[in-house]
Amino acid sequence: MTRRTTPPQPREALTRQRVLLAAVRLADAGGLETLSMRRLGEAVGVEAMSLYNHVANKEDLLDGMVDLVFGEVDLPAPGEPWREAMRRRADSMRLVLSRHRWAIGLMESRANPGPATLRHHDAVLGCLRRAGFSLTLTAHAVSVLDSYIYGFALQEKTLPFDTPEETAALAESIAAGFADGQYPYLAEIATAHVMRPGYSYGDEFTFGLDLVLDGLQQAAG
Amino acid sequence: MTRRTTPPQPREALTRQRVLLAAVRLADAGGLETLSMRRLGEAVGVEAMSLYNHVANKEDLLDGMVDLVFGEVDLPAPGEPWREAMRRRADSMRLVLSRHRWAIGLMESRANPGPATLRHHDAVLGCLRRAGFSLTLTAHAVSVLDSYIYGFALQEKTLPFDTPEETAALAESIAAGFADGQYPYLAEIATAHVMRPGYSYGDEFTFGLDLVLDGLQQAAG
DNA sequence: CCTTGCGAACTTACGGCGTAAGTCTCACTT
DNA sequence: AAGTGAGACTTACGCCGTAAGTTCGCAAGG
Repeated sequence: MTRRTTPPQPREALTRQRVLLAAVRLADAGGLETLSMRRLGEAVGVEAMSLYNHVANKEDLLDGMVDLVFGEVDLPAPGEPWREAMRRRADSMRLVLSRHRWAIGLMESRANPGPATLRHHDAVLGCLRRAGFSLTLTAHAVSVLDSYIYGFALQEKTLPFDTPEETAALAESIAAGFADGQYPYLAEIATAHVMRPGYSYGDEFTFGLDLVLDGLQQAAG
Repeated sequence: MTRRTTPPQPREALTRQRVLLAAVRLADAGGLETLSMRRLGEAVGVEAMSLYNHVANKEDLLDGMVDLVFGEVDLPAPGEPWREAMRRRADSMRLVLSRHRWAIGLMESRANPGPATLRHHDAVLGCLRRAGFSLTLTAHAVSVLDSYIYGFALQEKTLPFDTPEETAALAESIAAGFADGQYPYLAEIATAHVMRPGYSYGDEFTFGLDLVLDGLQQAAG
């Protein structure tokens, strides 16, 4: 009787995928700065150096994490009208980036895009091209949409509050610090706008996205 | 005869300002990751620990650097029409961010804004308010403009090439890697658009900025 | 059955990091 | 002349990424 090729072992075999998933989980929980090779090793039950059997170095690890995150973003559906598709993608991207705040400075700027990243960009380009956008307009559209989405996420990222109550409380303390009349417009917007009940910075996203989509529709003729 | 209060000493007195300027110079030259307290000390002729007489810690150092950079950005001129002012500010910001690429992920997200930062934001808000923008529209406008500007800078930051020739060369090698027909739209835009002579990603900035400004003008009625 | 090869884990070590804690020097005040 | 305090320096700690070398156990070849 031949031996099974992969007999069940006490410890689950470590794979690149398992390493990447654990790294994302760690970064989600404590931010990028808490993600070290030693801690990651501990999380998967291995010494730090063993991780190098699955990733080339920390840069490669980050590349893989980013590709994993790109894989979470909704792609345009086959027959979907471009405007709906771009809106869904934008909302999905924002949701994904809020789950993985550490990824925000990374996704646009990794030098080695993975397969999920390439598939994502190809799908977005394809959606616009099939909707009749010229090559030039497609490039413009992707640039302005991505700039807006990433930029908004970047600003949202480190607002040091999550609930409207916290927002209002902070705005109040800021406004109080400006009581001397320097920065009158900052004081005004803090007291009369941000401190309004129900204010949420996230709601600003819709305004800008509609503005951009309207502009593109206009340009597409 | 009384002694001069500050006799000329062999070494120039170290000040917070001198430390910050040196730090910015270091980061400009080699990126944020080359900026360490030891190297910064060396640059100003002092041991690392002596820097802590002028900055509270590295976070405080970064805060100060960001405020210095904000101080380089053009403010709206007193009587300037809002659209011109916002365009000038956007262009100026982009220029400043290209001088200080390391600042891009930092400017929007520091928790402790300095005086130049506050003055900048107050001036932008004031320009729009005086142009008749409602409080709500002003908040929308600032959000969409800043998102676009920072997002664009973020994407531009790590394009691994600076000249059109390099761009075209890279696009070509990428397109060659896609010869198998995966990612057809990426291949198309790389070969037929990016590789066109004279292409420069920076030129995309104008399109999106005009689109956003047009949309705001519309909304302002 | 034994050997051998090999991949995946482990161990050790190095140079660099931010910074806590303590010390020395010296110009200025009193 | 003595005292003070700021600004420099020294030492040390616990992290970090990773180069280099070692151990171990399975699987295939003789």
